[in-house]
Amino acid sequence: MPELPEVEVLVRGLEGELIGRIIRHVEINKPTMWQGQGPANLIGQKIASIERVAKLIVISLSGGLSVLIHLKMTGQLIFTDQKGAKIAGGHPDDQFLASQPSKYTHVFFDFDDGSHLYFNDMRQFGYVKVVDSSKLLDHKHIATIGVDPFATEFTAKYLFDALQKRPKTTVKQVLMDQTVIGGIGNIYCDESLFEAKILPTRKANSITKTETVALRDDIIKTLEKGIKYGGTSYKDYVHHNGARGTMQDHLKVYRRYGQKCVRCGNVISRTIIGGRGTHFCAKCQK
DNA sequence: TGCCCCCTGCAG
DNA sequence: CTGCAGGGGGCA
Repeated sequence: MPELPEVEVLVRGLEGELIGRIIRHVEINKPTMWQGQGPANLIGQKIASIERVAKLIVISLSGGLSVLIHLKMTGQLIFTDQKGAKIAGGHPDDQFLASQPSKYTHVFFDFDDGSHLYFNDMRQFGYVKVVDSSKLLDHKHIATIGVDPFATEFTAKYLFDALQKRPKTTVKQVLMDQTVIGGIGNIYCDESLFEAKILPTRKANSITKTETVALRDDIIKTLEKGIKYGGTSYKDYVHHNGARGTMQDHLKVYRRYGQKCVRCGNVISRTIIGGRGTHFCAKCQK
């Protein structure tokens, strides 16, 4: 589910809760979702930091280990102060799923003060992986990751060069390629291209320098907007406390096919690019 | 570079 | 029942 904004919001929320807590117990209900070193290595370790790398969550422990968590499509990380604690702001339908272990809770961490962190994942695409912090860069998802959209390296020139290098593919596929840019997924890709008035079906190397300048700015603006609204919560995405984001109420094209374009009134179209549903306005995107 | 797959659930 | 879903790895 989560793309950059969703992971960013989640990480910021968890940061305020997890730093300094000591892991007392780890329970794995679904061994296939746990990779790397065993859970015993985490006992007694203090949480030193938590950060986002593209769409990956990296929790670093004081003892030199890092816990990598990828939420893929339906992952959730839920923090609760106590067992049975009421979750604030959650959607009624998500209350049960988010507030306590369910059949979708595959891993949970207990901390020294009795608080907990649950990893839920309905579709089981995600994972928890424990690695040495010193070998973090060996993890393939980190080693091959492209620039972060919020990094100073993400310039119009960088984007233009990347687009030029891929004459055979579409602009959408380049934006979604995590080795080029880390963090853009299906929602924010379609939204950014709408803002930049560029059709997702365009060949990557047909995008002009002028268009690239606008596109780069619109990518950043769109991601910032997603963070501002707490991410997109269609069904599964929730914050660390179970609350839902509201970006789904502010999307202009994503999953709006058949509805009117907010910019020109034309009907929003849908097609498939790289196996992913793709939404655009055929009239005001060129 | 493109296709299939992982898995579960939901809407039409 | 079919198609689709915030991701991405493996395979020709």
